[in-house]
Amino acid sequence: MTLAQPEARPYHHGDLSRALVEAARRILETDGPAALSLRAVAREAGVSPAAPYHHFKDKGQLLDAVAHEGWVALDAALMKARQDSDDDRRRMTNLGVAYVTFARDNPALYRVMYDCSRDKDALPDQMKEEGAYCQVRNTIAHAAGDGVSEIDLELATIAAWCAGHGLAEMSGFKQFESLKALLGGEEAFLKAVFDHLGMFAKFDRG
Amino acid sequence: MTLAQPEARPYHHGDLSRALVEAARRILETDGPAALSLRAVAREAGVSPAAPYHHFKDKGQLLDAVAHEGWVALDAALMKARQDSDDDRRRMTNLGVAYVTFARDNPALYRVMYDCSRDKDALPDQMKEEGAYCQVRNTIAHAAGDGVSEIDLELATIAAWCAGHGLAEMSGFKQFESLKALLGGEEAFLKAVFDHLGMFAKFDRG
DNA sequence: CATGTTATCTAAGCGTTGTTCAGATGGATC
DNA sequence: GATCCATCTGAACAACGCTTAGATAACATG
Repeated sequence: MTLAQPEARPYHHGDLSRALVEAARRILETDGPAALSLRAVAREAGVSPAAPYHHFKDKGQLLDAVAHEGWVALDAALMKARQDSDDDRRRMTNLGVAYVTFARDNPALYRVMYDCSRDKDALPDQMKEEGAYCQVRNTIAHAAGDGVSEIDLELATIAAWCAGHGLAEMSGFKQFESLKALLGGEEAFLKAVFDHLGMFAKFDRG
Repeated sequence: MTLAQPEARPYHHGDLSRALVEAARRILETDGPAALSLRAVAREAGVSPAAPYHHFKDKGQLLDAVAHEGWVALDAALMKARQDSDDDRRRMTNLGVAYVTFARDNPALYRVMYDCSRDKDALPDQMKEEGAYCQVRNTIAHAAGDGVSEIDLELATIAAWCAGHGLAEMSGFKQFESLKALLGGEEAFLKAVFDHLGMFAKFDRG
């Protein structure tokens, strides 16, 4: 993370677009999503409130850029989790745990990622080609073998993704704290829930 | 739905709290969550912008009231779905379909429900006692029989709930439209995804 | 019935937000 | 060196959440 904070103040501010996105992520991490106003971002970047409009059409477009960075980071996290495991079933669970962990570690960013995806015609790029979504599908495909149909594969991926997203959003609910403690921590809790989801039921049975 | 819209304008406006919540739901349904400002609610209810503050501490508390109505409505929807089915497994699927359908039919309200629950110490009442959450747990308990432990039951409920919530949030993504059409409609799509989730894997195997 | 108390509502205002626009600034091009 | 164009600023607008002071009407008490 190369923070280019208040290092003097250049003439025209070399690369504002990037500085703005970084400022946004900084605010997001420290003060939460509620504090993420365009003016605050401009303030953090050290420019006037109108400056961002020369780089982004509106606030939404800035958030889109932030969200995109989030998807890239999630991509990397899933890639790492997939490579760190050998067994098919464990790989699937690890993928799920990595997904939820990412959401838990970057809650505000995760929120922005989905808020931006909603009400858009297409899914974010990262869920289409070479992205996180495909990583999940490929993992499932590898585990399921050749006998699985294209439709079943797609459905299983969607099911797994929805389960992960649901758990990612809800695992922060404080009502679950006691259960987590009972199971021995966050990760044990996540694994237990994923185990009960039985994403592989379809293929285990058939 | 007894709308008490512009029927003259009383002296002190008989029951503003209720009128405000109804106005909020009306705005939510027609203009979406982005248009839901306190001032807009007051306008819709025909009172001054400051009037709501005599009934709700702040905007968040108004949304809490709206969210509460949402949970009650979801409760009823799940109750109906549970009674309309006899077989255990089908009952579980129907419950899931009813849940997601509710979210799809009231997307803005559903959003408010979860936005209000987040960052709160406790889950909403409706997820605790006699509420939707318990309906799911009871259904699972009935299907699983006596041999299931308390922890497994809780985990299975959480798993099912997360899957439902995830699908509820994502089933609106337009990227899935083609798959939905291929499967023959929204409900067929939902059932297919739930089938691939295999919520009962744990009990089917054991 | 007159009086005072209390709940409710309005009017006006503060600080903040997203966004626009006219004008200043300065790097790049001829 | 004059011109051009991207970039940035300052000021402004409407709308927002929220507060305060004061009006209004229901209610309770004498």
